[in-house]
Amino acid sequence: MCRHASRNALTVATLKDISRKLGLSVTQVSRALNGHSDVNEETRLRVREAAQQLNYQPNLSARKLATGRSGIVGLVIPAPGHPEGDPLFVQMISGLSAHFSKLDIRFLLHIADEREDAVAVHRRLVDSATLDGFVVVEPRINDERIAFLKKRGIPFVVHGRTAATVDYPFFDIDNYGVGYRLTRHLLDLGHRRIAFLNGMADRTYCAARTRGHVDALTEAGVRFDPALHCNGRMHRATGLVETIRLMQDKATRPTAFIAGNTMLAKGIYEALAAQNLSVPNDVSVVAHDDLLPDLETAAMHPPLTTTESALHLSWPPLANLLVSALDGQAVEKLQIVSEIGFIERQSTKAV
Amino acid sequence: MCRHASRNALTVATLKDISRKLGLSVTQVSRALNGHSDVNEETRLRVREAAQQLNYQPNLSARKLATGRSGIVGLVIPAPGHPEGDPLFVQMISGLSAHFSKLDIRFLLHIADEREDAVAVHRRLVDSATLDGFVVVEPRINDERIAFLKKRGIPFVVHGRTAATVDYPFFDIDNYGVGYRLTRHLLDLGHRRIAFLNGMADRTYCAARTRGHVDALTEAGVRFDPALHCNGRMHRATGLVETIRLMQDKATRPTAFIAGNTMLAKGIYEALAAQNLSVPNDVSVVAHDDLLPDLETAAMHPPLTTTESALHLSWPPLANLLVSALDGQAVEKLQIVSEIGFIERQSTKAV
DNA sequence: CAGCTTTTCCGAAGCGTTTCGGATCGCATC
DNA sequence: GATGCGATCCGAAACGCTTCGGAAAAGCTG
Repeated sequence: MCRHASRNALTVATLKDISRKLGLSVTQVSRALNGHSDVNEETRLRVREAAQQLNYQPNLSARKLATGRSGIVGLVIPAPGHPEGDPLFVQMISGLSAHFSKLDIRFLLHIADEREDAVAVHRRLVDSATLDGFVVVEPRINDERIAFLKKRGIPFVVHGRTAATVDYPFFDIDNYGVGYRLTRHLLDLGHRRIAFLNGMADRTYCAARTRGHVDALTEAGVRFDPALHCNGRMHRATGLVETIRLMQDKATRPTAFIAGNTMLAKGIYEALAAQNLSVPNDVSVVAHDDLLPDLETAAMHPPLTTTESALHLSWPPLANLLVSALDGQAVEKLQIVSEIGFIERQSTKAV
Repeated sequence: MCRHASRNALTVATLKDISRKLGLSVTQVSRALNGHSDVNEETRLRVREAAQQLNYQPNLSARKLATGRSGIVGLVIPAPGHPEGDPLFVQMISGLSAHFSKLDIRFLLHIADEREDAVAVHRRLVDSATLDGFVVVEPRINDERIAFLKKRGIPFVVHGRTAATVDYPFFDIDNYGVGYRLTRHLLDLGHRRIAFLNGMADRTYCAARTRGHVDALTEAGVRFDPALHCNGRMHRATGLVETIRLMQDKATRPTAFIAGNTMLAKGIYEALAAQNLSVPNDVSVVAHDDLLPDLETAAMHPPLTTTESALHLSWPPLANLLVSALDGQAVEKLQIVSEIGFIERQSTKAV
C-alpha cells in the first residue's frame, strides 16, 4: 500500500511533487533543474536525483506558456507529387526527425493541403503557440514563407538560399559552382553546343546553377542559347523526353548534356541509347550527383562525370542550425555553404 | 498611427484582446467560441466576428494546461530500413499527416533512434504533455506499446490488431481471409505443394495470414509443410532468393507460390523467369495486393491473381478513429475491418 | 560593529485557457 | 408580492512552469 501517487507513476510528476518530497520551494527546484547559478551544488544533486526517481518530465505546455518556447519545430510541405514518393522526401523527413530527436527537440510534420496557402499554415502553427521554429525547404526566388517568418521574427533555417548573400540561417551547397564547373569542364573539352537540363525555374538552386553555367559560357566567349536550356521536374522521364526533343534536329543538336541530377542523367542515357548514340563518343554527359541511394554514378555505363555533394549530409547541420537560431545565435554564424566535389569519369570526351 | 497592437498583428491575439474589444468577460468569449449553450446567439456572432478579425488562434499550450488536450497526435517509428525508403513509408506519413491536418489536428512524427526503447519514447511524449494520442503501426503479437498505452489510458489507434478480437480501436483488413482465400484458390486448382512467402513472423498480419493458410490446408486434408513457409522482409530481393532456394530440389519443389505482397511476387516472377519456368504453366503464383502505386498487378506478365485491398485507403479512417477515440467514443464503435477483394487473372492454372 | 557583498533560498505574479459556482435580470407562476 | 426559473453573464481559481524582486544568513571590509 503506497499513498504516494508518484510511486505508481500512473499520474505525471510535477515540480510541486519534487519540491514537496524535498522540502524545497518549487522555484528552487525549477532553478536547480535548469542549471541556474544560485543553487547549492548539493541541493542540485538531490533535486536531480529526485526528478529521476519520480520520472519527472517537464510539462512543455506549461513551459511554453511561461517562456514562449514549446520545444517543437516543424516542417510544412505540400503532399509529395508522386504518391510513391521522392526518395528525397523519405530521406529528408527521417533525417530531420531523427536528428531533432537526438537534440531533444520535437519535430512536427505538416503535409499541407495544396489548396491552402503555405504562409497561412505557418501563421496558424505559430499563432496557436505550437511551434518554435521552422525548417524551410525548396525555397523560391521570392519566397513568401521566408518573408513572413522574417517579418514576424520567428526562428527558421533554410535548405538553400534565395540569393548569394542573405540575412537568415541556411545550409546550402555551392550551386553556382555546380553550374560553373560542369560547364567549364565541357568547354575545356571543346564543346560549344551544351544542353542544360535544369530543375524548376523558380527554385533558387536552379537559378544559381544557371548563373554559373552562363558565366562559364560567357568567359569562354560562347553565347548562351535558351533553346538548349530546359526547366522541369528532375525525373528520369524528363531527361528522356527532353533529350529526344533536343536531338531531333541534326543540324542544331547539342554535343554535350548537363543534367541537374542523376535521375535526369539516367533519362538522358536511355534516350541516347535508344537512338544508338554512344556516350561519350557521340555525346558527352555530365551531371550533379546528390549521392542518392540506389543511383551509383560510378556504376553507370559509362561511369558518369559529376560534381557531387551528399544530400543526406545536409539534414543534421540543418537541425543544428535551427536549434542554434532558437538559442539566439548571431545569423552570421548560422550560414553554411558546403563544398562540392568534382569527379571525372568516362562520360565525356573532347570534340 | 494605430495604438492597437492587435491591428498590426505582429503580436498574437488572445481571448483577453477579444473580450476587451467587445466589453465582455474572458469567460464568455471562451464559451462563445467553444459553442457552449449559455451564450446569446447574437453575442456569439459578435465574438466570432471579432475573433476572425483579430486573426485569433487559441493558444494550444494554454488549452492543454487547462484541459489536458494539446491537439497534437503522433506516430513513433524506427528509421526506415532502406534509406531510399519504403514506398509505404511515404504514403503512410503523408496520408496520415494530410488527413490529420484536415481534421485540424497536429501530427508529430518521431523517428526513433534504434537504440531507444519504443515504450520509453511514448512515455516521454506523453509525460511531457506533448501528445494527446498515438497511431500505432506494425503491431507485434505481444506489443509493449499497446500494453503501455492501454495501462496509462492514453488514446490510440492501431493499424492492424494483435488478435482477432481486442479491446482497443483499430483499422485492419481481413488478413485471415487473405491467407485463406489465396490458399483455397490454389487448392481448388489441385495444388498440394504450396509455398508461402510471408512477412516478418512477429507481425500480427502475417500471423493471421498464416492461420488462414493453415486452416484452408487442413480443411482440404493437406498437411502444412514448414519447409515451404518463409518469413522475411517483403521485398523483391527476398522473393528472388527464396524462390530460387525453394526450386532447387526438383523432387520437393512447390507447384504454386503465395506472396505476401506484390514486391515479393515480382521477385518470384523474376526468379522463375531466370530458371526458364513459365507462369502459370510450370508454376502458379498468387499474391496479396496492397495497390501500391507503380506496381500494377494487372500489367504484370502474366497478370497476377490477387486478393486486394488498397493500403492508401487506410490512413483517413485511421485518423478518424483516433479523433473519435480522443472524443471518448466507445471502443466497440472504433473497430473497422475492411473487406478484401479477390481478382482472378492469368497467373494460376490447374495441375 | 555598521555596512557591504555573496550565497542560497523563497513568495508571488504571470503566461492564456477552461470551468466551477455563483450573480443578475426579466418574466411567468402561484 | 414572494417565488422560481431560464437566459445570460462574470470573477476567481486552476493547470505547471518560469522569473522578478526580494529575504535571510553568512562572510568580509574598514
